[in-house]
Amino acid sequence: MSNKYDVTQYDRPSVSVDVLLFTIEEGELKILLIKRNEEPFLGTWALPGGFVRIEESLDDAAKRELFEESGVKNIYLEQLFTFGAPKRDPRTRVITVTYMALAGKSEWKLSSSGDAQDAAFFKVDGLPKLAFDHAEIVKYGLERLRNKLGYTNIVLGLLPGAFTLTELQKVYEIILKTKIDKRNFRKKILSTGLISASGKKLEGIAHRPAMLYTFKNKKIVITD
Amino acid sequence: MSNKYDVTQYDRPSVSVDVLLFTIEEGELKILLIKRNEEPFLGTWALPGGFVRIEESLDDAAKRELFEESGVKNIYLEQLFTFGAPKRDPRTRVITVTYMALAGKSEWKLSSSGDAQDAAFFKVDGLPKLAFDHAEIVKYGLERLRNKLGYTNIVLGLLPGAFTLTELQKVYEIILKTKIDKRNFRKKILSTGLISASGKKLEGIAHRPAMLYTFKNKKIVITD
DNA sequence: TGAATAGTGTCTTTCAGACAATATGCC
DNA sequence: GGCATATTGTCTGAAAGACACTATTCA
Repeated sequence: MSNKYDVTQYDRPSVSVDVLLFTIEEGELKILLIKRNEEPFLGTWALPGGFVRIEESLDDAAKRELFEESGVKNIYLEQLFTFGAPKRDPRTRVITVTYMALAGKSEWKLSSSGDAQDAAFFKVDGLPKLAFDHAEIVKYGLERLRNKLGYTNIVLGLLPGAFTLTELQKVYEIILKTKIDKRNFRKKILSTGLISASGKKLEGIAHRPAMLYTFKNKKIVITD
Repeated sequence: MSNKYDVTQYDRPSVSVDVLLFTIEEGELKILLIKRNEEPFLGTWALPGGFVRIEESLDDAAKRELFEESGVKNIYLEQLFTFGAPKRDPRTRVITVTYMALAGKSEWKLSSSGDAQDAAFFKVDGLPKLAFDHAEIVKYGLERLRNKLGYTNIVLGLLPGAFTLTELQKVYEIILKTKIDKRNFRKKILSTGLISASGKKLEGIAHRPAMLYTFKNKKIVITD
């Protein structure tokens, strides 16, 4: 802290949180967007978010905003980066702390919010024009997600409790936008020891049923 | 952004930046600390930092504070993480955006600041008690530095323009706290293509002089 | 020629990546 | 049996890690 600074002397910026909620739906990586119903950027799609209250932590603010706007609770949440260019919000100085959240398919149902606001999931490829610097935030978050896929078990945030190896592989392929060799993928993923066979198999399908696996660790292990 | 929020309605937090300036001196990894000369934590060592001005970007604030408190300019600077626990500052709500900076030995001279404040470099092992949550910030930054050493050329921020392979290896050993095999290290570092022999050698030493190397890329390449 | 540090090569193991045939369950 | 997907192993090349001797400069 600088020495001669009087906390009350200067204008203070506003601080917001914005959340990138990733999910996989219809074989696509998608994020949640909210259509703004006020200025600035009225009618433009934006990341869910809002101002940090004076008595709540940043993580709590992100959780609260996410819940208010999507009904999602208790999901993986990770701070990404803080964006603070002076003119990023035309109203006033707003510094935003961004977060990445991951949701499995069943964990959200939209319109649980009291507001009748528009909210929808969009494929990360082909997003509409976004408000503020949110496009930059999405780009940053995507990169982080792709990187973390390689050295963490972060993918568990996007999967149900039990899943087949083919489903797991598809998630990797969708996020990384690559084809992966099935044998090499299985060899590698099983050698990490992060998942284990549940002994149960898929049922009610017209072909050979796949083994269901679960993550040994129910929590995402942070190594970054 | 939430819909019904009036920007002026709630109290705003203060936003500060705190900077972790790493350097290597006397074979040790050290960071810059400033002794606080005001409350709270009067007389306690703390990271250099201060409040973000309403018209400056976060990066600019970090650069400014670093320069004011250490005289260091034009060095590598990277945003780390934003800490915002409600009670982390006993005065008022202060959210701090933290940065990591790297300086080679010759890039700083202390006491360039007008203030006659105490400032000194401390070994990262065996730091004094730190103000606020700065110990946590140091821990986080150290981890980031160690991780980045493995997959970036970040180490160039800590070295002079020309250096021997032994010096380079020592920096890795100091930061990672491990012994590295000399042959394997050279093989690996040369195979990355990041450095090249300058053709010059050390002079004025009483034994075989070492080749001096330089980084091909003068900028630290960010891949994270 | 002795002291001090620089510089160099081989072998082994591990991991990533290319590649195709067989197994199972249901209709 | 036919269909649809699940499951499995080998080979090759690259990189990591263990390991020890020779080379150069100056005093």
